[in-house]
Amino acid sequence: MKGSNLHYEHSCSTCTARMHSVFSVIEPENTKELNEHKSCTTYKKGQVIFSQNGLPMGLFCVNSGKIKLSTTGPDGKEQILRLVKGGDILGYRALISNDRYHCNAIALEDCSICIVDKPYFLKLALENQKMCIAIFKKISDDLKKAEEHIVSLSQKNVRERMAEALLFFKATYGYEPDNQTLAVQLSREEIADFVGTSTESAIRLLSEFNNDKIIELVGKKIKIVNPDKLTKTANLLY
Amino acid sequence: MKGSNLHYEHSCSTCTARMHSVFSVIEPENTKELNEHKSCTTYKKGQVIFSQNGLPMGLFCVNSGKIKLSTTGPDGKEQILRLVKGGDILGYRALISNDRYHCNAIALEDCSICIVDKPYFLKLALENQKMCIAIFKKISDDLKKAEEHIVSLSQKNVRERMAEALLFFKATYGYEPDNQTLAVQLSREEIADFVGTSTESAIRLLSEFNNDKIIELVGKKIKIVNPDKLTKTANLLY
DNA sequence: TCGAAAAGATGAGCAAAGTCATGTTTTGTT
DNA sequence: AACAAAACATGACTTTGCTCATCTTTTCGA
Repeated sequence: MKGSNLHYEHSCSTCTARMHSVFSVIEPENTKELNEHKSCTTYKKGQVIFSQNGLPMGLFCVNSGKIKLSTTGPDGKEQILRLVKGGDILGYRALISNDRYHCNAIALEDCSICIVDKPYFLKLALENQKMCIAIFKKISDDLKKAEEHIVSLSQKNVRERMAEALLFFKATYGYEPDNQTLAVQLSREEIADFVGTSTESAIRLLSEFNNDKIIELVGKKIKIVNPDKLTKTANLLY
Repeated sequence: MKGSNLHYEHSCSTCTARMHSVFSVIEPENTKELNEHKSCTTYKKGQVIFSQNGLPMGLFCVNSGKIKLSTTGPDGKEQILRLVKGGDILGYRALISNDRYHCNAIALEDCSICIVDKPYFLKLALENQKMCIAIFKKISDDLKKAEEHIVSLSQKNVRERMAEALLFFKATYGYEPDNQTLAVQLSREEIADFVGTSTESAIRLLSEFNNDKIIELVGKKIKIVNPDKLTKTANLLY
């Protein structure tokens, strides 16, 4: 285990991540109260932010960094359920439905995250209508994505799902400044855990895509060199 | 197409389905307003209640009957995403997130359904905190179920998923008075569309379970005669 | 009540993708 | 710098489950 977490100060009024989150409905001049109900922490790559069956103490609000939400299946294999980035909120499902976490949140890279305490967040969510709608939208959106994932797992072959996954990584995290390289570093195993396949198959498919000049593997990085072909390979509905 | 829908009157104050729904937070004496903002319709088995890409005009509140929410995959195969029963609400995701429907709702048997108009429902959802929490819980619960479905599709074989599906049907719709027979009639194709397999595989597995004395096939009905063995076969996590 | 259509059942063959084994490269630590 | 461990890669083999074909039974509409 890497060193202990660093607590630090960070003002909500100037927070750019907040502007892109459900908290964007709060005007900068009204962030004082929010500021008093949160604390900030940094997490190193690989660190567990919360884990399955834990009780939520507050809402995580991601400042910067990328995070995976995953769960362990009956035979010990991991399944990645959601991918999270700066501006996203984390752990809201368990909090709102007064449940325990049903997945693990693990930092994919160094992160800085604020935690808003539970009673204050619930008060905000219920009293501020704009906030309430923003959270409804967020959770609705996650449900829609999950249901699309179901259709994909149920009806597509591994090759199509892999192509779809790469497009999903692009949609979630975007490109690096070169406008081609995916701005996430996932291991082959993690990609497999998202796609729902074996690590070997994931490796094989990626090197096939590489040979087919759809992508280019540059060390650990993945460049999408032929997005059109990738989209065709994904066999999308729309 | 079967005959046109029958509109009828039904009072919210005495509605037993309402008592089990998100509207249970409204006291019977305060249901007058709700009553004025809803209308009731019956649907015959097989009828479409709403369909993919449609715009929601209101919230469906199921009085009685069973409904499947499904979507059509890229190759035309159907995927059943959720199963709905009396007391459930329907179409809330699109309504709340101001989106179009992303699945079809089809009656599995004759249904009676109330429709609460959109502005009134949104007003209720945002102004009544108990109601707001109830809806959050409902949507959180659907998200949790969807994510469990993802893990299952991704990590289990068809046999395990079939066993899990039968347990899910039991959990959702319960048994008939004999305490053994599943209280839903789904075709083999529909079961396959839920499990994420081919119709032939679904048929084969059900008759295997039948031979193994786990279930008993009585006409179209499915009796669960050995729930313990079924649970073991499902290879559940918990 | 009859006939057509849909649903259910079963077998044979095949392909997709998983497992296992082994080797190479990269990474991180002392 | 050296070593161990993790990640990546590839081949051979096996299995699961899909497709296709055929047949029987049930359902439903005219």
